[in-house]
This record gives sequence, structure tokens and C-alpha cells, in this order.
Amino acid sequence: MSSAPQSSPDAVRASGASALGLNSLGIAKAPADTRVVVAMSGGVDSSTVAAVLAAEGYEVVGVTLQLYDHGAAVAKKGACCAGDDIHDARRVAERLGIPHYVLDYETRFRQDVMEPFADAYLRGETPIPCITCNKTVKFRDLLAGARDLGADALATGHYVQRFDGPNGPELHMAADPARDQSYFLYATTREQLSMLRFPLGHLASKAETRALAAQHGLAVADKPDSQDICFVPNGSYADVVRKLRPEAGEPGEVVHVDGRLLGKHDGIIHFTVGQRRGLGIGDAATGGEALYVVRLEPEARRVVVGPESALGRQRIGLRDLNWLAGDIPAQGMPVRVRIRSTRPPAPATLFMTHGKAEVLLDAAEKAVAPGQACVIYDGPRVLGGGIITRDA
RNA sequence: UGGGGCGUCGCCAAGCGGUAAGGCAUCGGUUUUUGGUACCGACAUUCCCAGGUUCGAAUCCUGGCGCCCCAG
Repeated sequence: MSSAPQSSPDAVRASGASALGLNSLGIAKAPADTRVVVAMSGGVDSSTVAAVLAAEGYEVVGVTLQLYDHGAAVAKKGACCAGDDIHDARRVAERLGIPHYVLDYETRFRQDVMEPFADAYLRGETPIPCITCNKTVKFRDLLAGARDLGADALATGHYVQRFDGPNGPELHMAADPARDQSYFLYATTREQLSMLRFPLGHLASKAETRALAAQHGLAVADKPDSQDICFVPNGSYADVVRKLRPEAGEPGEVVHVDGRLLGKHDGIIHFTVGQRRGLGIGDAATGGEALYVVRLEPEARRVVVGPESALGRQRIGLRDLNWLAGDIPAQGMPVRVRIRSTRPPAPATLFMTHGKAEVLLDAAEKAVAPGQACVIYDGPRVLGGGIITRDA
């Protein structure tokens, strides 16, 4: 027995949880009387969640969202990948003997995730569709669907932890820092959090998840991790943008920060701040130094490039702030922030002035891209976050 | 057609008789539940062309060709 079943998968921090009669999901009911909807993507993680909860005796209902159809979204011949994953989810549910529903969310996914994704690129931003998806389709719509099904909780396979703190639910990083997905979930509201459960967040590694999957005899135990944008099958997100917004792809100029015209590009949507490769100015007199995209000027359809030294930014404006903690003092609040998912949080100060959130990094970070998320932490706890704006 | 300089990978560039550095770009891969970054690997049997000298030349000689500068 590697992982003791009695150790709660969604560890409840409040001492004496069991004394209060709470089950492993922190709900005051016996597992058999607790209905949990599991968002099953067809991958290892969510399948394992379903298996573990079912084994603990919960009344598990599997739900899989049909979000897109490759045949329609992008011109791709052959099988529908979304279909394969749905099939995998169904097989897991069958094996576990739990009911399984497939909800057709294609329309709202297109409207709430894919189109905003394309529009962001047209504005010269670099969107994170996964965050938009979590925020809308999953934790707004699916959560509502779970309520309609009479569920007590909605569980997912995300690597993030939820604790019941003194002032309500808290969102924390996963126990395994290498696997942590809190960057993608900062936009979850406290209300959503109260019903959400993340049973994998406390695991020490993904290997444990795969081991659990194998233990429960799941065929998906060895399924490769998913990566890249789910609705972009061939790696070319620009194709998807053009398909959704035919007016994208207007050519423009590539200009050096020192004013020199270096060349032309075939659409601002192909670029993001910090990007080095694919600038198409190899023959230009660059003095042999690497050039990066420093900023995008969508109005002029201009891509401004410069040396690595021109990439730093210390002040970051945020919009659409989601805040999960208490008041932000007028004189600012010392925090740590992530401006990309793969780096550890860096020290900064958060200011709230005239209802506008702004972050001042202790040290400049390179390649801060508008449209990306800036997630704010206090140690492992997620305090909130927002979308990086273009203004400095 | 007087004088001087130069022609090495797509771009920049080292080499100066001993068997083609490096950077940029490009391509491939790894990392990554976004984009991007970073990292790893691949990238001139050949040095404007043709002869010659030499055991051996991108490096020396001769002749072409092509650029650039100065003077006319």
C-alpha cells in the first residue's frame, strides 16, 4: 500500500476534521451519501481521480466535455482526437462501474475560449486558453451542471491544493512543485473553490498518479501527458486564429528598437513578446546578436525587436484581477508573483490604486508578455492574479 | 582599365603553408497542460574561378572575374 487511503486526498487542514464528521473531501456526509462529479478528460489524472474516489465509496458521476471538433475547428483530416479522449473516459467509467455523461459544450467553448483566444492575438496579446477554459466552461458551466446533478462537489485532476482556511477555501500550489498547476487556476473564485476538489494535489509526483492508475487497472495509466493547446492539433495556433478571424494575418513591418526597419512579417499573430526564433530577419544587419520581440503594436501592425537587454520589465499592470485573500493595503503588499508558469514566484510588491492592480517586481523580469497571467502568491498560497496589460 | 583595398556557409566573421573557429539565422530534438524562453544536436570535404609552386595551400605565384575607395 503506497498511499494510505485514509489520508485524505484533498487534505483538510482544519484540525479535528474527522472529529467534526467530515469525510475525506471535507464534507459532513458518509462517502456513500456524497455525490461527486468528476470532470473526466480521458487522461491519466482525471481517470485516477474517478477511480480513487469510487474506491473510497463515493457516489461518483463521470462527466466529459466535448469541447471542439477538429474536423470543424481546423482543417485536419483523419480521426477526431477529442473523440478518442471521450472514448477513453467512457471506458474508464465502464471499468469503474460509474455513470458517465458526455456534455456537448462545443458552442460555448468556441464562444468563450477559442474566439477570445483569436481576438487576443489580434490585439497583440498572448492569451492562455487553458485559464479561460477553466474560468468559464469548466468552473462556471460544468460546475453549474454538477449542481444540477445534485452533486456535493466537483473533482478534477489538476495538480493544485485546496484547503479550508479560517476565512474560507484557499488555493495552494501542488505538493510537487514540478507538477504544480496553480498558475492555470488562479482565476478560480472562492465560491467555485468551495465546491471544487483536487484529489491529486497532495501527491509527491506524477509517478504516484500513474501507479494509482495502474493499481486500479486503468488502461490510460501509460497514456502520454497532454501538452500544447488542446484545440490546436498540428502545433500551428496561427492557423486556428486565421480560421476564426480571417482578417488576421495582415502583413506589417519588423522594426528595431533603435528605429531601423529590418524587414516584414506576415501577421502580428505569429509573434509574442520575448520570442526569438522565426522573426524572418536573418539577413538583416543585426551585428550578430540575437534579437527578440520587445513589443507588439497592433494598431500599426508593427513588431518591434531588440537585444535581450531590451526585454526587462519591472512594472506590470493587471486587469481582470481575481482576489482570494483579504484587503490590499494602500501602501502596497509584499508578495511573490509568477509571470509564466515555469518559473518560481519572484519577489514583488502589489499595489491597488484607483481600483487598478499593479505589480512592481523587485528585479526586472525578461519578456513579460501582455495577455499572459501574473499570479500572486504568499508562499505556496495563491492570493490571486490577473492578466498582464500592455501599458507599462 | 592611374593608384589602393577586398572576395571564406543565407548574414557577420576567424584563419596568414599543415589539412575550414565563433556569432546571427535556419532545421531537428529535450524541457513545458498556453505562447515564448532556455538547453541539446545538425548545419562549408570546402574557402570567387582557372592554372602553377609545394609532401601539403583558404593561406604563396600567375591570369581571369566581381566588388569597394581615392584620383581622373
